[in-house]
Order: sequence, then structure tokens, then C-alpha cells
Amino acid sequence: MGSLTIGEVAKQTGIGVETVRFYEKSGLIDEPPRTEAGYRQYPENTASRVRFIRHAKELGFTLTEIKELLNLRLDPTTTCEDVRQVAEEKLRNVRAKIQSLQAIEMALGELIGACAVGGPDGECPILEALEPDWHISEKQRNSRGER
Amino acid sequence: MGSLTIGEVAKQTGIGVETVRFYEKSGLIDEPPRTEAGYRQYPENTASRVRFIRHAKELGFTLTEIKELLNLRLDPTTTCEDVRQVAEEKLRNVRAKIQSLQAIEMALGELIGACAVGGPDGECPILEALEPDWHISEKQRNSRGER
DNA sequence: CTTGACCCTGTAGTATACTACAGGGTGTAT
DNA sequence: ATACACCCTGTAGTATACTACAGGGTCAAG
Repeated sequence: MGSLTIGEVAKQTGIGVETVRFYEKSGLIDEPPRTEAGYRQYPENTASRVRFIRHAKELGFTLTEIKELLNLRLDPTTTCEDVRQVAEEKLRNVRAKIQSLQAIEMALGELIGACAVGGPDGECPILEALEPDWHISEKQRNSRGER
Repeated sequence: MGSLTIGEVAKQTGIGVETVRFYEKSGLIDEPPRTEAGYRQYPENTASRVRFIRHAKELGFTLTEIKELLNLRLDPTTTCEDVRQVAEEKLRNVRAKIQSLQAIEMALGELIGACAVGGPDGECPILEALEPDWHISEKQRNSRGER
């Protein structure tokens, strides 16, 4: 005990063994030591790392971004300042996501409320609720002269 | 004025014209009326609809889920109860995402704070900060006997 | 009346993130 | 000692979401 086979990691996290190997190849989980026969011996925290990856993915992070999140303080060659800068950028990113989700949350709440009273009418409230929050970033995007 | 060409929609939203056509084919934006020459004449709110799609995508919703969100109250054949049930499911989904993001937000804040004081040490705090929140759902996942 | 920026359809190619073999070795339970 | 479940590498296929042509028509300016 103290290490997990690839099958155990897969079972504990609800993904396939191929996906575990894929994450290893992609650098999201460390290459583990092997038995003489070549079997992978994953440390026990591998399962929680995989669960983190799955959750972060559901939140719209790409595997590349997740790698950056996970490696934030694991590389001893990077300085504290480097770490802080990346972390702060990620934090801004995360906070923007939270705000957009809260706008959607409010719109859905309104829709459910309207539903309880009258029934669906008019335009989509989800879209409407989100519009005001986005005018600023929209202008930024356009003034960047994209595409 | 009062309608937009596909190029104008693309410029206003920072995506390519091909992507606009792709969203139309995928049913995310309605097929617009055409000029005699066959040019699309999009209503002005198409741009905000496209911006909604982009934001929702960044939050980890698939195009299929976004379609469900956008169509919540637009289909006159569905009952109010149908709409409410879908909306409530989406709301739970959105709230779970917000919670996970807030956990990541806290972890990043801690990391930045630690950085300001001592410098990187120990294990990845992002992963650690998220663990307690996930033990419950993890057990649920496993007891469901997934995969 | 032609040049250039824009539009059309349709098909094919790309990136990301898996997912599924093929072909073969390992480990343990009967 | 022989199933059977599990592991290995490597390659190829799939789903999603674009992205890039090819081959052609439209329209406003000069």
C-alpha cells in the first residue's frame, strides 16, 4: 500500500486508464515510478490531482491552463515573483468567470421567478441580464482591432 | 439600418464570418432573412447573442448547453413547468461552478499572500485548498459505481 | 465597366481532448 | 499450468468547435 495502479486511479476518479496515461503524457500528472515489470506506481495524491483536473476542465480551463495552475509553485527554478504574476493573472481570470456566472445565475433566478408567476413572455432574460456587464469588455475587444 | 451583414456581426463580436455561419448552422443563432442577392440580414441583437455564446463557452458550457440556455423561454410549445425545470437544473450547475471557482480564487489568493511573505514552499496550495470541498462529491461519484 | 472588398455554398483541414484497438506481457487464483 | 483480469506501448479513430479554402456571385467607387 501507499501507491496506486493505473486502474485504481481510474476507478477512484471515474475516468478511463487511457485518459490517465493521456494526462501523464500531457504533463498534467508526473511520470510515476514503475515496478520491475513496468507497471506504474502512482502516489496516492494522484487521484485528487486528477479530480482537480476534471473540475477545472468543467470550469472552462484548457489542459494547458490547468497545467499552469498546478505547476504554480512546483518548479524550483522560477522565482517567487514569477509565481505571483502568473497567480495574479489566473486570479483575475477566475474572478471574471465568477462574475459572468453570477450574471447567469441571476438571470436564471429571474426566469424561474417569472415562470412561477406568469409564464414565459418577452425576450430571453438570460441574454438581457448579461448584456450590461459586457459592454465594457466588448469595447475593449473592439478597440484592440481584433481579426 | 436596423440589420447587420455577417461581416458586421463578425467585427462587432471579434469572431470570423465562418464562425457566425457555423453558429447559425448549429442552431445557436436564428437563420436571418436574406436580400434578393442572398445576403444575410441579421437583426441587431445578434451581436449580443454571439457575445453571450462566447462568454458561456469560456465558462465551460458546450454549444449544446448554450443552445438550451438560450432557448429556455423561446419555444412556445414547451410549458412553463418544462422551462422551470431546465432553468433550475442549469442554476444548480451554475452555482456548483461558482463554488469551485471561489475555491480556486481563495487558493490563488493564499498563494499570492504566501508569496509576498516567504516564497514558494511545500505542496501546491491550489490543489490542497480544493480538496476538502470535493470529498463529498467524490464519494458520491464512487458510490454511483461509475465506469 | 472593372477592380476590390464583401457575400454565397460546400467541403476539407486543424486543434483539443479524449477513446478504442492491436499485439503483447504480468500476476494470481484454481 | 492455464485462465482471466490487469498492465504495457503505440497508433488510429472520434467528437467538438472551429478555420481555411475553392469556386463563384454582388456591389459601391472611380
